[in-house]
Amino acid sequence: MVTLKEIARQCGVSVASVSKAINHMPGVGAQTAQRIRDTARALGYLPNAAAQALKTNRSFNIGVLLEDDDNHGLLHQFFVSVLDGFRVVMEEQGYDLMLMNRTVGKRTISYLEHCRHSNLDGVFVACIDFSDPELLELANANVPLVSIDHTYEGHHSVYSDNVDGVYQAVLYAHERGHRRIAYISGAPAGVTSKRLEGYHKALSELGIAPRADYHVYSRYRDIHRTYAATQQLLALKEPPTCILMPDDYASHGGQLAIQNAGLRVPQDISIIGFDGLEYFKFISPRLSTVAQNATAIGEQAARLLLLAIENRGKDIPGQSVKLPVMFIKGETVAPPN
Amino acid sequence: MVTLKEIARQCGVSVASVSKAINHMPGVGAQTAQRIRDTARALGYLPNAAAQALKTNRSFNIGVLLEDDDNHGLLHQFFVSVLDGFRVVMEEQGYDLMLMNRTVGKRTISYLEHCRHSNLDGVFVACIDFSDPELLELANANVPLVSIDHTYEGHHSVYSDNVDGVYQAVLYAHERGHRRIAYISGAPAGVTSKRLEGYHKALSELGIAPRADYHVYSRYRDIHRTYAATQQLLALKEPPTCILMPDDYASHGGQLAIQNAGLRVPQDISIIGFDGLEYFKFISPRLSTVAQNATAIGEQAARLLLLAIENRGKDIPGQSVKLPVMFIKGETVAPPN
DNA sequence: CTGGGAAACGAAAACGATTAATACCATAGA
DNA sequence: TCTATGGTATTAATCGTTTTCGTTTCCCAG
Repeated sequence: MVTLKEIARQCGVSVASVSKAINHMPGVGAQTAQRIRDTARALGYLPNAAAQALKTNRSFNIGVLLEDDDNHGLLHQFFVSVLDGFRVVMEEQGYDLMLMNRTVGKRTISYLEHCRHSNLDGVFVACIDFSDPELLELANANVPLVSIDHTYEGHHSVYSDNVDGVYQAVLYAHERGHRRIAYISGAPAGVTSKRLEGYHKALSELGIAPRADYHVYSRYRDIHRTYAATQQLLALKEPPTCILMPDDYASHGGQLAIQNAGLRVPQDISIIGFDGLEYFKFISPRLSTVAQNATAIGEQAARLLLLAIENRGKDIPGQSVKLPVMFIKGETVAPPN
Repeated sequence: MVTLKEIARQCGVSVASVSKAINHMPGVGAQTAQRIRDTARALGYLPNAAAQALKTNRSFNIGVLLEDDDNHGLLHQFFVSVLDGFRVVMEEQGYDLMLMNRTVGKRTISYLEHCRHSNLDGVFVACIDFSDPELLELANANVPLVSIDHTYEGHHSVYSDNVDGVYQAVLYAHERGHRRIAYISGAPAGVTSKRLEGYHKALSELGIAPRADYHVYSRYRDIHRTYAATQQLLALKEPPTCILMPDDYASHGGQLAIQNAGLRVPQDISIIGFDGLEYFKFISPRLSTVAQNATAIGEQAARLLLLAIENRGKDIPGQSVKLPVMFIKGETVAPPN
């Protein structure tokens, strides 16, 4: 392994000068610096990340917390897309992404411990139970952090405009003639309240009285629960003609329930998703849905995290960025019969 | 930050003893060791990963190379599932996963350089252009490495039984009455030859003469090219009655082409995918496909990589593990009309 | 020619851990 | 009583960088 010492030897200068030359720091003559850099390049010198991290307390590593209840955050397509956007920006700035776990040397540790252990420069939090005490601990430590769909006091965060998303969806359903519009929401946490707000806002503007029996809970990305919730709605004396699903993926459960009830989408029941997952563009009927700009969310999160890292220590107020959504008409909303 | 030195001070022993006690090494008395470990725990001591890595040349970090041509490996569902299986096993052993990129400190570097820079203990290679010179360079260095769907000389690898997968698919199509069975394969590299082998093996056993015009190339996961390839097949004077698609995702393109030709799946044309992506279970008609056991592949890869890390330096021959696939009947194969 | 100051360079101390070599000190055997 | 033995503990070197601070060199003004 080529080290500073080796370069120093070959150039007949001190290790200190080599370090300065390579990092373009003042304190070393221009031509000497050039000579040093040339031989460094010639020898294929690469700084040792561990040594640098040890000395500078900067690892250029970002921790990624991407888990859901089933510990399968990687399989959640929306968040993987977000992560991909995040990754691109971070990589441009020379950061590496680390999938955080809770095992270090075969012992289970907390997220915060992992952070300290690995000298992480920052943490990206998405698709997780935000009220996890370990996460709160992490957020209360002074680790630069950015989160999606949730704000931690004093940290940056990125959201889609959830209110507007559901609002637009309801408006569209109404425009197509629907009056009995139900909402199967995700668990009562995180973005759910915002989405519900959009739902009620639209109903109220349209002069439709909200019905308690038209709002039932499922879970995000939960096909089984959404299946059951849809059944419940269909069993009502006066069933809805249009159902807003928790998200695109969960809507598979809804569609299944509708099919199994002998009904068709959208002729008998209209449905609307949320997320705008790519593959839904290719299955027919194309899902009407509220598309989030996953890539943009990830990129924005990255920029915010870079900012937080930059200003580490200084007491910068956390900012929350809201990104627009786009309603996609699709083919699963038809006039009620 | 609490360090060994701090613990040593509090216990009135030397740093060396603390290190030994914490790592359960001989050379320190049982009761002293216990006392040291107790105060370490009390102080919330965590070893500094950078210092350890610097001293021991072991980072407990694994590099993950998950990219396709579009630099979007994370979005490839099959490989993300593989990665998830891989991750679970690795985490159990206390390893962290790092998404490898080619930017370090704003300068672009090669995979191998990144490896050295970050002291990676091993590398996981999947979903990538295996002939990339940088990858070859990496494989020729003595970095422990495991790959999916491709074998690098001297390294471990994991495959699905690709021959058998396509073989079974063709057999099933034949059993349902098909005789004109076409194959749209992925690019002529990697697993493609094995899959083609299965295709030809089945045809030959069934006494069906292979037709050159029934085998066309597309790309894996490429909806557009698969759309075009399907069109090409449908335009034949004697079009096939059943088409094997490069993979599940690409099959969307095939379905679209079939629809746009005014035909129906499976009444007019039968199709079969490859991969067994989860979400296809929920769209109707349910895709007939060859399911790979993604999780098992990832787990197996992890075990092999651990083995390679264990035996680093020793000249262990690379082993290649083949995992069984399962044909899923689905609903997209019907008797030809 | 000298004194002063800036620029170039080097020595050395960290960062936090691991580990070989060594010192210490009982106890046991001769 | 002296020496070997074995277990505990410490000393010190080291991993590869960064960074402070002191020293040297050199140039130019006085």
